[in-house]
Amino acid sequence: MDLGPIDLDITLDCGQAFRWRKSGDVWTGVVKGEIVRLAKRGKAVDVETELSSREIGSYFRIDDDLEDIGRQLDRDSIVRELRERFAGLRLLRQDPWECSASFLLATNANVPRIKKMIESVCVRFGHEVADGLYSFPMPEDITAKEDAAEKCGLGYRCNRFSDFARKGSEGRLDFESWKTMPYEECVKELVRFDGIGDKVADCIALFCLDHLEAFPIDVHIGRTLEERYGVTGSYRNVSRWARERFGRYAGYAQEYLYLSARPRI
DNA sequence: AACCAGGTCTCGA
DNA sequence: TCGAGACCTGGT
Repeated sequence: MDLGPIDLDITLDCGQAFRWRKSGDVWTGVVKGEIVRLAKRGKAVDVETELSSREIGSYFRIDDDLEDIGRQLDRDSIVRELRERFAGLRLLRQDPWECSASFLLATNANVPRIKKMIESVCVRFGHEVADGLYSFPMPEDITAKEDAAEKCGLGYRCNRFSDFARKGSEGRLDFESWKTMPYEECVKELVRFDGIGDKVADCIALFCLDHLEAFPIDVHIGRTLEERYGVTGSYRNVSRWARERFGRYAGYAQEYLYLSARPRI
């Protein structure tokens, strides 16, 4: 399948999605409850899945105008350089429920631990779609097992996670409307939930709600912006600065900067 | 063994 | 609106 220019290693292991695993040269993941196996074959990608090519295309955002994105990002010389260094990075359009619940857990913990917490949740609440491979549970799967979340090693995130799942099962997570409304309003809605602050709201807006101007600022990005651009201040001020500097695709710029700033794993 | 991690919450100024 | 402290737990 032709997904356009894409580097699977960078795209699937850059911190936007936590559940893709590589074995040999094959990436395996679960999308919409279905197994997806990917391998690079020349310029194309070998895709093995029950999902339609339309669904796969949506997940990999093949509808994005990469030329326009490149033009916008290259106005900044630092990002232009990173775009060459990390050529083939693509943002994903993830499932809103899985993405938001995952980033709810991704607070004040390093990536290995975040992956472990999410995996634990999948094993305990999800469905085994293949040997040892589990789907991310739906809200109902989580609310159905009272107190089971306490055994997932989530720490103080446990109650937030359970509450968020309950909201989901009650149909009170209106992702479609958050996609439609402007970025600022979307974030304003998201931060009302316990456990979702400025940064997590931006991650959700960017990685699953199509708000490409969202610019999540974690500790690494914060340091990078200070070192390379001399920018400091409150989250909202720095965030505004970033959106003005990098434009309507600021989220892509953020991901390049994150790749260069994160500790080597 | 400390320090830190893709932060958020609460509270006081 | 902003900054300071506390905070589960595990990785390095």
